[in-house]
Amino acid sequence: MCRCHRAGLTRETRRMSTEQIETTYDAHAMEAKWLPVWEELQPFRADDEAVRTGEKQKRYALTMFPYPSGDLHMGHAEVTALHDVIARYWWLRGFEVMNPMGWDSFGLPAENAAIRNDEHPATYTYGNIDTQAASFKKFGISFDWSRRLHTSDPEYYRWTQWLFLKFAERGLAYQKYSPVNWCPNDQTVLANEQVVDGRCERCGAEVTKRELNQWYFKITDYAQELLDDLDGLASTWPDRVVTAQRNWIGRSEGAHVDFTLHLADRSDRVVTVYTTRPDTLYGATFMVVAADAGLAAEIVAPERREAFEAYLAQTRKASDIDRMSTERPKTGVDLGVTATNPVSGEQVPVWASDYVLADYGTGAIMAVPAHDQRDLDFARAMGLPVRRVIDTGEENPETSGVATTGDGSYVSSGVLDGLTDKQAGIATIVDRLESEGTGTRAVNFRLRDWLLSRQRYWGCPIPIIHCESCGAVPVPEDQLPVTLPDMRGADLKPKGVSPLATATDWVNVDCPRCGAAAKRDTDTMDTFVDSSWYFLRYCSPNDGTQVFDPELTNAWMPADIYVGGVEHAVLHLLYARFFAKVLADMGLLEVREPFAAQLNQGVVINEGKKMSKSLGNGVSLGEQLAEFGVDAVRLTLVFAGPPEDDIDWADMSPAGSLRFLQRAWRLAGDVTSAVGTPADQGDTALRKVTHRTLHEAAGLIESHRFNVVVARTMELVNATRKAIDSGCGGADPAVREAVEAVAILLSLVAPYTAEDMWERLGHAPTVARAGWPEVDESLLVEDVVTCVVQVKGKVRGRLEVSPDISEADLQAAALADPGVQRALNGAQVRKVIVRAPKLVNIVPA
RNA sequence: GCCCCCAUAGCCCAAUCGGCAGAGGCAGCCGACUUAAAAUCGGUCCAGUCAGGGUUCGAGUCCCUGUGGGGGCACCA
Repeated sequence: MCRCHRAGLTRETRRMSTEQIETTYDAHAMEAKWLPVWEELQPFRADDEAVRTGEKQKRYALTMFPYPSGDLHMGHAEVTALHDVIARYWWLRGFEVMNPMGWDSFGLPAENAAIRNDEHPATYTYGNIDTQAASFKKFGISFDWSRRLHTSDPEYYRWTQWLFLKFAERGLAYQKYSPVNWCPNDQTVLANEQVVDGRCERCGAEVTKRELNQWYFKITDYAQELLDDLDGLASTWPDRVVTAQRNWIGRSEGAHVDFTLHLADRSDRVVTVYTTRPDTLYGATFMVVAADAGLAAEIVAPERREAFEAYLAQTRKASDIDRMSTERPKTGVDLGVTATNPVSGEQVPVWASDYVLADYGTGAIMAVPAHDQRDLDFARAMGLPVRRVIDTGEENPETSGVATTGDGSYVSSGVLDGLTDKQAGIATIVDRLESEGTGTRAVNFRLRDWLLSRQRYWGCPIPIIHCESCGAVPVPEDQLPVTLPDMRGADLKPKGVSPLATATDWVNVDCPRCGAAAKRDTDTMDTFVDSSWYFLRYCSPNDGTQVFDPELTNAWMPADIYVGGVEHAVLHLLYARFFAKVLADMGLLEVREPFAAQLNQGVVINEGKKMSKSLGNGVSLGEQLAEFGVDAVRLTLVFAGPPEDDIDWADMSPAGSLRFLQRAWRLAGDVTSAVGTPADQGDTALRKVTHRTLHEAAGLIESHRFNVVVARTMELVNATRKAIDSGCGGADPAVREAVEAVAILLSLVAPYTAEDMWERLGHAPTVARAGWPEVDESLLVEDVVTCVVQVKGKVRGRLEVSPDISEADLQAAALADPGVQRALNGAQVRKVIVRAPKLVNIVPA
């Protein structure tokens, strides 16, 4: 089918006279007509003053800013179309709305493109940004473009660096020399979060380990608060995001228990283990320390050292993908030392294994093989003893090979014997440990500190200078930003060190403290640092003197809605929450939670599958826009279903959306009453539909059921059409009222069509700022309602009654209904349930 | 393995509190307009809510079990 035909751009249209054009819907002509008008009017520029002074109530509509990879695609279209419904609704409701847009413009793809094309990463980055910005404008999203920012601009990353230094001052940024995830393909370290199933999240290569000196943010200091504050978000954030964050933080309660190790040189050393089951302490038949934790190498007996070193070397070689296989048999090595169990006094052997993680808990565990499957597997592999201390009535784990973790009665457990309750068991044993000074209650988190160093060029330089005598010295604030040296093409090829290390003129500087020759830190920051505070910068994007203007930021924050992909459920959202809390502690921010509510859109798929180049099933946004126009595509995305559901484009009908828009648009041409005609004397039936629709739409938008708003608008269009053709006629003022309501409702989703209707109705632009029509409450009440009369739950009659009928009257009327009498067939009435005015249910004896 | 979410017509989806299962759209079918077709307009068919059990006067909605699908965590002691 001819594309221009579908979008209403027929050959006939082009030949028509001006007069005729006005009766033909032409999506592309409307886009060309209205875009420059909006550019001129700037109707969505947020007024800081009105909000700062409290003159107007604010709403902050935030959508996750994109990475500039090529042009916009269906996913961008969906998220912004949904988001725009909310932002435009708030404007109509009279709020001062801030709806900013920017770009998360540091990152690896630009660097890879620069190497490929022998150019500067900025070329790719800013070229794509310009393309996307133009597309967003054409897509009619109500962004306030005066707040546009890019994280790769020195004016922005200057403040990213400043924040890093403030975090360091507070002890929240620190260096650690430790094994890190290393992607051999991208030649860079990866955060734990970027490792998925042992592979690099980006390129899929198997991740290995490397020892590097890295910067970390101490997010673990905020683990408890990050967890606790989720409770307050549970009602306005999607369940799965809250759950994912809880899982990620991974709080567990247990105890620290001290075991005394007896080393080969006859010295003793206390090692603390973390356990969630201190009540099983009597069943601890050996100890295991993480092979790579340092402790193992320190305590290993001389005659076991060779075997240990061999094992450690083998462990280090194994990639995470091997380590994470659950089927993998347990391996380990006896360290040749013993430890004393603090409650039983028993001597138990100490082993090293890779199944104990160095960076969780204390890196050492007490092994209770009878009641922990991992320990049992290890014990059976190594021939270590198994002792049951809780009798659950199941087969003894020693013979079954299945550890029991349920409740039962304690056996062989000293003071615990006879108890059957796990909580009581834990309390009893911990009390004893605490009184004897050999243990304490303890809480542990799965959450690790945030590794932020990256050995890449296209990122925010870490503002630190390494001096031999002074150590890591912060770059003085007045020397910020530390800008990136000019590097391009082959300069950026991965060499195992950061590309910045090869920029000698840039690297070699004098130490700001002692003046001696020193070197800049050559790593750049994880781009999640850039995106952890951009929503704060939007509030005063051009302030050259401070990270943000606290007064303005506190006036706008928190974001009242944050719309974006669920793929950021953990990382970005957790980091941004962390930043907000630190900034609050710094006294710069009043709120401790940055995003009051959240909406996660689904993804756009095609024919049941994710769109991808390899599958060849991609749907081009550009082609869809050319074929159906902006409004029809936006309407399709919003109408498809609940915002959080995935959209299968193959199930959608943009042609149907276009047809509806044309129907709605044509209504405007049938209104013959003058602009400003009051609707009071208009047709009541139509007015009721209009007012009920507006009333309902408001609630539906607030609960994010945008697809239903569209359906209600369709009903209103249908009712108006009927009124014009076979009812009160186009001259009735109720018709004008209805069509104006349609234009206003449509402006949320189909701004071009709505604007054109608004003009045809005799108004000046823009409909987007026309205001939400006042709903006449008296038109919401029905004068007659249909009451259903049931007998034993089955409908046996209907009554037309007044909405304020009394229960007694309704019951009488219901019992008198002939259909009901027939159904009762003379039976005695046992009970009558009356729900005036809608339902009566009669229960016969 | 543990935790969370979902399942309504051929398809996409509605159904504030437990109260007539159907608002809207797509597709289909019939009709009007047309020489004809497209477009447009009007009309219309279609499920008893994944399965089984429970609570209730009454269950798509609440509870339990199972099936199917989606997601999170996973050698985290």
